[in-house]
Amino acid sequence: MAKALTTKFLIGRLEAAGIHPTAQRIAIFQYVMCEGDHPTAEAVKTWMDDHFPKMSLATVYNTLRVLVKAKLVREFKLPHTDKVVYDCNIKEHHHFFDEDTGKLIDLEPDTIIVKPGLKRKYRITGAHVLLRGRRRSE
Amino acid sequence: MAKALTTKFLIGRLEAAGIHPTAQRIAIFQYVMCEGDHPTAEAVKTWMDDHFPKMSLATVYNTLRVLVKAKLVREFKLPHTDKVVYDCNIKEHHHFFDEDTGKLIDLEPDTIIVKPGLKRKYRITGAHVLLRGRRRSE
DNA sequence: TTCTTAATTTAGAATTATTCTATCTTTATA
DNA sequence: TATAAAGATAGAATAATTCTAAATTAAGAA
Repeated sequence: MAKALTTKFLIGRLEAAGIHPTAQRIAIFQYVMCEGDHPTAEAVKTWMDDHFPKMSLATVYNTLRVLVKAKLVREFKLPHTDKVVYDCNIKEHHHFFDEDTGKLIDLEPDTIIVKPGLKRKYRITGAHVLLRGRRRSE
Repeated sequence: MAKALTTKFLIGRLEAAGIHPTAQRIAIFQYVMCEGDHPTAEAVKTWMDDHFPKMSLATVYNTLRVLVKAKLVREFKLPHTDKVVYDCNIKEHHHFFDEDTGKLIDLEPDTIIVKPGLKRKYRITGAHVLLRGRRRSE
């Protein structure tokens, strides 16, 4: 169920964010937005090795950093792996880690309710929930 | 407000967990339980350099691993740093990251409520919430 | 077009936290 | 006291990521 986004659309988003749309950037942006499912830098590199002529690992990291800084994608450091994962979903949301498949599933922010106790003392600027579990055998 | 625990008590807990209470292990256990506040391995090492004669970094890591495996302390990989933090609180709980002081504050597990939608499909085996924010200027 | 400059990409070195390995030391016991 | 097992140690190895300096590409001016 990979989203199909046109190159034109992706270039538009890059330019709107003030990013020069080079071939490498378009390819990585496209992969994270469409093909990849919470990919790591390594996953991006592997995909590029098969679909893009000679992209360096440094470019993968550089470009992901550029995309994150421009808020076109988000990065998450989650404890299920030592690798940073990138997410095309830039809205506030949480994650569920399926221990059987190793996949991450996005959760809507309202899946979780944070009680207000803390809010009197602190202004909360961010929240992230990671649930983990396994699909029930039906 | 460092908790004061006697060496005797700490030795008892180590032995109850089947861990030989060497001087190094007692010192590290004591530090994590009493002095340290979510310390990293590096913080443990720094403290030991000042308070224990010649403890190697490998021993710090080895011992922390032993303590975690025995469930005497917990380890957390949290996104506010690339270092693992160790926690004397072994009960289920969450964390609040104070962006001004860089300190972690433990939150009771009932700080969050997971809506039941997910629970029909998945059996949840773990949950961790990280909130972040800053103290309100009063 | 051709030149110049700035931006981008690249390969490989450097960094950082952690783990591994092989050796030395300590401890417990036969 | 001898022997073996457990533990501690220094330093090498690993893995993800960042940095550096050089090479390439692209963009604008002459």
